[in-house]
Parts: sequence; C-alpha cells; structure tokens
Amino acid sequence: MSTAGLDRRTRRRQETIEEILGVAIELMETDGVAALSLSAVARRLGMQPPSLYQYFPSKMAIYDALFQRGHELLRDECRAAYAAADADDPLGAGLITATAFCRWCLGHQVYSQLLFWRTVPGFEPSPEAFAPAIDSMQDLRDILRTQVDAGHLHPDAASDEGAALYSSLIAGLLSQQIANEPDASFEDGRFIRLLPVVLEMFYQRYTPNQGES
Amino acid sequence: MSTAGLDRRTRRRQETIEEILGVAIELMETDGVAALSLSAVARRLGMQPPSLYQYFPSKMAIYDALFQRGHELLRDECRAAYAAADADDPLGAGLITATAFCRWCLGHQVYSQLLFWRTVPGFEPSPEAFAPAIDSMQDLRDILRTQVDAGHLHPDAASDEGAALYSSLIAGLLSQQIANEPDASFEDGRFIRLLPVVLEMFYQRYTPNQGES
DNA sequence: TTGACTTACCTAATGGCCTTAGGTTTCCCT
DNA sequence: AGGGAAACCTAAGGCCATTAGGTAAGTCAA
Repeated sequence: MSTAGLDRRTRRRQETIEEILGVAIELMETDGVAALSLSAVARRLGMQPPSLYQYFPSKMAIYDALFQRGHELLRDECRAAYAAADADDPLGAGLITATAFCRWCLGHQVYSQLLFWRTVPGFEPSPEAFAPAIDSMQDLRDILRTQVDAGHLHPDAASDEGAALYSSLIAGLLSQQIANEPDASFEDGRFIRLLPVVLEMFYQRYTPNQGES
Repeated sequence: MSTAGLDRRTRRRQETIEEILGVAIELMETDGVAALSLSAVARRLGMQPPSLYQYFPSKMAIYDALFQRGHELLRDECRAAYAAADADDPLGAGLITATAFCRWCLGHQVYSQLLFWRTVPGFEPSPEAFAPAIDSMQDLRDILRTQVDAGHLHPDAASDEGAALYSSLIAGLLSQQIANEPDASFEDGRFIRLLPVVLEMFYQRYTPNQGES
C-alpha cells in the first residue's frame, strides 16, 4: 500500500492539472486565446487564483503545456489517419492525412491559434513543448518522401522547399478560413473547401520526371 | 481669424491622435499586438492614462483606428505599385502588386497581425474601418478580371473561388513566414521566397481555355 | 475686454489582473 | 502517532482599463 497512496495523490494531482488545462481551453474558446485569465480559471474550479501556482509556475507555463498538448494531439490525430489509410495508395493517404489535419485545426481553433500563429504576447514555447511539432514536420517529410519513392512525385517535393510549400498551402487555407469564416464547416468553408484543389496544384507542380519538366 | 484658431486647435488635436497611433504601433512592435497598454502609451507621451480618453473612447477604438489605417496604407501601397506597373503586361503587373503586398506585410507585421488574423480578444473592426479592406478585395478581383479579359487566365480565376484561392496562397506564405521566420528578408524568407512559385501554380491552374481542360 | 464655453489636461478611485509571501489544514506514509 | 509534504488559503504589491470629477488655459461672441 505504500506506493498506492502516493499514486493516488499524484493521480489526483494529474487530474487537477488536466482540469486546469481543460478549463483554460474552454475559456479561451469564449474569450480569446490571449485573454486567458488565471483568475477566471480559478473561479471556475472553485479555487483562489494563487492556488493554481501549485500546478503551474506561471500563466505562460499553462500556454506552454497547451502548446505541447495541442501538438501531441494533432500529431497523433494525423498519424492515426495515415495509419488507417490504404498503404498502397500513397496519394490517397496523403489526402486523408491532410484532411484529418485540417479538420482537427478547424475543430480546435484555439489550439490552432496557439500552435501556428504566435499570437500570445510574451509566449515562447519551450524546446520540450516544441518537440511534437518537430515530429509532425518530420512526419510530413516522411509522407512526401514515400510518395516520391513511389514515383508519384518529383524528388524535389521532398526537399525543404517542397515541405515549405506544402505547409504554406495548407496554412493559407486554414488561416483564411479561421480568420474570415470561423464557423463554417469543413465541407462548406469558402477556403478550406479548396484543400483538394491546392493539393492537386502541389502534385501538378511536382509531377514526376517521366513527363516534361 | 475665428476659423483659423479653430483650425489650429483641430490640427493640434489631429497631430496628437497621430502621435498616439504611432506610439501604439511602436509598442506593439516590441511587446506584441495584444499586449498594447494605454498606460504605456500615455507614459511615452508624457500624459496620464485617462487623458487618452480625450482622443479615443476605449482601447478597442485605438485598435479600430489602426485597423482602418493599416488597410488604407496597404491598399494605397498596392494601388501605387499596380499603377506604376506596365499596363500592357497584366501578368507582370499582378506579380508586382502581389510583391508589393507581401513586402508591406513583412515590413509591417504588427499591422498584418491586426488586419488578417483576428487575434486581439474582443476586437471587432467597425464597418467604417473595414471599408478599405473591401476596397482591397475588390482591387484584387479587378486585377484578376483584367487578366482574364486579356486572355491570360481562365474566366474561373475571377470567380469567388479564384479570389479565395489567390488570397489563400498568399496568406499561407505570409502566415508561415511571419510565424516561423519573422526576421527574414523578403528575398531570403524560406516561405515568402515561394511567392513566384505559388503565383505560377495559380496561373497554371487557371490556364485559359485554348489548351486542354 | 470680458464672461461663457470648450478643450486638454489632471487626480482620485474602482475593480480587474498576475504574482509572491507566508500561513493553515488535510492527507499520507513510516 | 507523529513528521512532513501537499493543497489550499489570505494578504498584499504592482500592474492594467476605465469612470468621475476637477482645474487651468485657450477660444469666441458680446
């Protein structure tokens, strides 16, 4: 029983941390990402504001934890989508993964703002929180490389430029959609609807070499 | 002399307003857009914070004025670039205008954040402040239409979808560049460097009909 | 020139925020 | 059962935006 008690306590603690992060996300959804208020979080949890400092050393630490958690969630979401896709159809798998990515971002706009637009004054993600973002970028590179190796894309698509271009195309749709029409669904959004279009443009640009240059 | 005195007074007043807006931009450049502090503005102007309320009814009104001013500056910048371009080369003029647009945004990242990413909690631009943004959108439509009429683009390029796609392509480069590599120059930026690439992709997609569909 | 009015500032104050300091209670483990 | 840590608390300092109300100077009409 010696470890059981300790476990229970740390488990409670972990629960509280999750609760704090959950409430923080909720509040940001209604008030705006940069308007997060520790006092409001504490109020909703029935605590006094200083008590939160038992769990996070500062407000920025909460942003940091959410940054990390968001990137982990998004990364895992994309990996799951990619894993579930038909491995013999790299192009289709790519589209499915991109779709999963965009869907998640549209469904978690608060996270998106935190992850992709550095918009909270004074917040700089820690290296640790940044790690899953690097994972995701690497995953993208791997997917592009797989498609190149399968002969569906010109080798340049897997270069730095290809990855930058691919991510910019998607970032553009998402940022326009979220900024101008945040309530539209994935299917109806004036901008996000163009996801297949921009992907097709990408594949067009990086047509493998058997055609003309 | 009755109007001269009044003029002088209103001129002084206008100068103060400009001064406030200028200081606000400066402070946002160092502290972040959402971190603007009226107290800091007043401090830098040698005023007490409540005195600012002689000029703006609230902090949001300052954001609103800057939103409008930013869109006016950007609109005029693009119009000047377009007017200076060779009218007999619609494609070249389009590239020049897009370049001017991106250069301005990179050189005025604070404005960009305010204009394109609705990131300040509680700020909603007034219809008046929004007007020049509509101008800019219309200018883009006009440019696309000119290129269509000149036979350089498929008519679909001037549709809602074409404009949404065009703006998303550019917004993607800008948002990635500003979020991930804000200090890079227009020439060196990993993302913004791809401006000619994405424009070429756009013209590729909307090749006029004499080719195949 | 004088009196009324407006403008441009001010101080004081309210109520919010983040954060630190330091205390108390409750829980857990030995 | 008692030592110690964890989880909370209150109090307080120093920011912030905003409102209320005052004062002094500039402007205008008579």
